[in-house]
Amino acid sequence: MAKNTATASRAQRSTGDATRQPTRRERRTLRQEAAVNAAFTLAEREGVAGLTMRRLGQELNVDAAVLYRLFRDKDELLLAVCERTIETIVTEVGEVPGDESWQDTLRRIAEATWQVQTRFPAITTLTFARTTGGPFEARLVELQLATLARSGLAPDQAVLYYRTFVDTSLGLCAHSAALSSLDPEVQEKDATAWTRIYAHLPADEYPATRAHIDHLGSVSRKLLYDTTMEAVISAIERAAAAA
Amino acid sequence: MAKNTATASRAQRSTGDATRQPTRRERRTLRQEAAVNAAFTLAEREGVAGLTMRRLGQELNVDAAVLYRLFRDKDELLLAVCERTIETIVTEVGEVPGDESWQDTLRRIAEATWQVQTRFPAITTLTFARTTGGPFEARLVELQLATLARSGLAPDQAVLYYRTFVDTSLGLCAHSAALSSLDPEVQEKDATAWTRIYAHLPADEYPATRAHIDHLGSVSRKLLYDTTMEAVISAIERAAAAA
DNA sequence: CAGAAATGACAACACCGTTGACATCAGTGT
DNA sequence: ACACTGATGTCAACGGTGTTGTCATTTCTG
Repeated sequence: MAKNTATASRAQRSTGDATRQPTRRERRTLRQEAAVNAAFTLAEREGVAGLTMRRLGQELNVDAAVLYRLFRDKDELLLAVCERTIETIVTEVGEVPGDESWQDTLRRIAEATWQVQTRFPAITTLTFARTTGGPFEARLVELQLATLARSGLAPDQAVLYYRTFVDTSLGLCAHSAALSSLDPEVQEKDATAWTRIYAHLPADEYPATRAHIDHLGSVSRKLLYDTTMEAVISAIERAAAAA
Repeated sequence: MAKNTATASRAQRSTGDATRQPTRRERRTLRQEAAVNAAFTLAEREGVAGLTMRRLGQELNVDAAVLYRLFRDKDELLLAVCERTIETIVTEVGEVPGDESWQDTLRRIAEATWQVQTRFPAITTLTFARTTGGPFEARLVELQLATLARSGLAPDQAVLYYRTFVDTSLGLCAHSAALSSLDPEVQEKDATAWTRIYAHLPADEYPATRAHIDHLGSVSRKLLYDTTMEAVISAIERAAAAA
C-alpha cells in the first residue's frame, strides 16, 4: 500500500497537478533549492565570509542544525550552489544556432561564463575549483566538446584545447571574482597601487615601469579576459589548420 | 646619545659584523621572517585550513598573541608571505641573458611562476589575488614590462598584453593550486570523475563526451598551462608584428 | 488510531581570529 | 647602581565558526 501511494503521488507530480500537496521527497528538494537560493543572495550581500550556516539558517528563519538534514555538510551545500551556477551559465548560453561557427560558440560560452562570474563573484570564489558531477555540468561539457570537435581537431587535440579553453576561462574568471570579493578597503588599496606606489619608484631603477605608468591603471578586466580568450581561440584555429 | 647608539648599531649591521648582537628593530624583522618561514612549512604540511595563528604560534614555540606584535593581523602576515613568494619567483627567474629573446624571457617567467606554485600550492591559494606593493613585486613588474617593451609594442598595447600575460599565468596557477589544496579524498573524487560519471552517460545524449572519453583523463595541468602561455605569447607576437 | 518518520529548537564541543590584562626581563638615562 | 621604559611572553576571554547530539513536537502512514 505504501508503495502504491508513493508511486501514485510521484506519477501525479509528473502530471503537474498543482492542487496535490507535494511528497516528502519533493518537499525536501524544494527546501534544498530554497537553501541554495538563499545562499546566493546571502553570499552576494554579505561577502564570502558572510555565508555561514548560522546566517543561512537565519535567512530561512530556521535553526542552522536543520540545514544538516538537507546537506551532509557545508561542502555539499557549496557543491549544490556550484551546480546551480553551472545551470545559470547553461541558461545564459541559450540555444546555439545551427549555422554558428565553432569560434562564435566558444565566444558565446566564454561570454556567458564571464557574465555569471560578474553577477556572483562571491559564489564564484567559493566554488570555482570544484567538480559537481551534476547534470548541468555534464551538459556544458558535452556542448564544449561538441563545439571543439567541429573545429576538425583529432580527439586527443580537441580534448587538450577543450581543457585549455575551460581552465583559462575559469582561472581568469576566478581571479576577477577573487578581486571583487576582497574587503572594499583592500580593493581600493589594490586599485590605487599603481599611482600610489609604482609612480614613485626611482626612474633609474624602474625605467620600464615609469615608461608605462600612465597606462597601467586603465586596463579593464573584461578587455583582458576577451584578449586572452581570443588568443586561445586563435591557437585552436592554428592547431586545426595544421591538422 | 640614544640616537647615536642607534645610528652606530645600524651602521654596524651594514658592515656585517656578526659578533655584535642585533638591534631591536633587527630582532623584530628576524622574528617576522621566522614567522613567514614557519607559515610556509605549516601551510604546506597541514593544508590551507591548517595555517592558523594558534598553530603557527605552536610551530614557533610561542603563544599566538605574540604574532600580533609582529603583524597587525593575519592578513598582514599573509601579505608578508605573499611578498616572500614573489621573492622566490624572482630568484627562480634568475639572471636574464642579454641576448635572450623577449619570448624566451616570458617563457622563463611563466616557468618560474609555475614551479613556485607547484612547490607551495596552499600558499598560492591563500595569496594569489593579493597585491603586496613590496620591493620584489616591483622588481618583477619592472622585468615583465621591460620584456614586453622589447617586443616593440606601443606602451598602451604593451601594458594590455603585460596584464594579459600576468593574469592568465596567475589564474591558471591559482586554479591548479586550488585543486592541489583540496582534501585528498575530494581530490581523488574529482580526478576519477571522468571515468566514474562521464563514461556512463547515455551515448545518444552525450555523443561528444563519449567520443572523447578516452583522452579526457590524460591531460596534465602543466601541458595545459604551457599550451595557454604559448597561445598568449603568439598573440603578443602577432600584435607586435601588426604594429 | 497508534506508531514511525520527519522536523525544529537548543545546548554543547572544539576551534578560529583577536584583544586586554598582567608578569617578566633587557636595555637605557641619570 | 638604580629607577624606568619598552619589549616580550602567558593567560583568559569574547564573539564567531562548523558540527553533533538530545529532546519535544508535528506530520504522515500502516
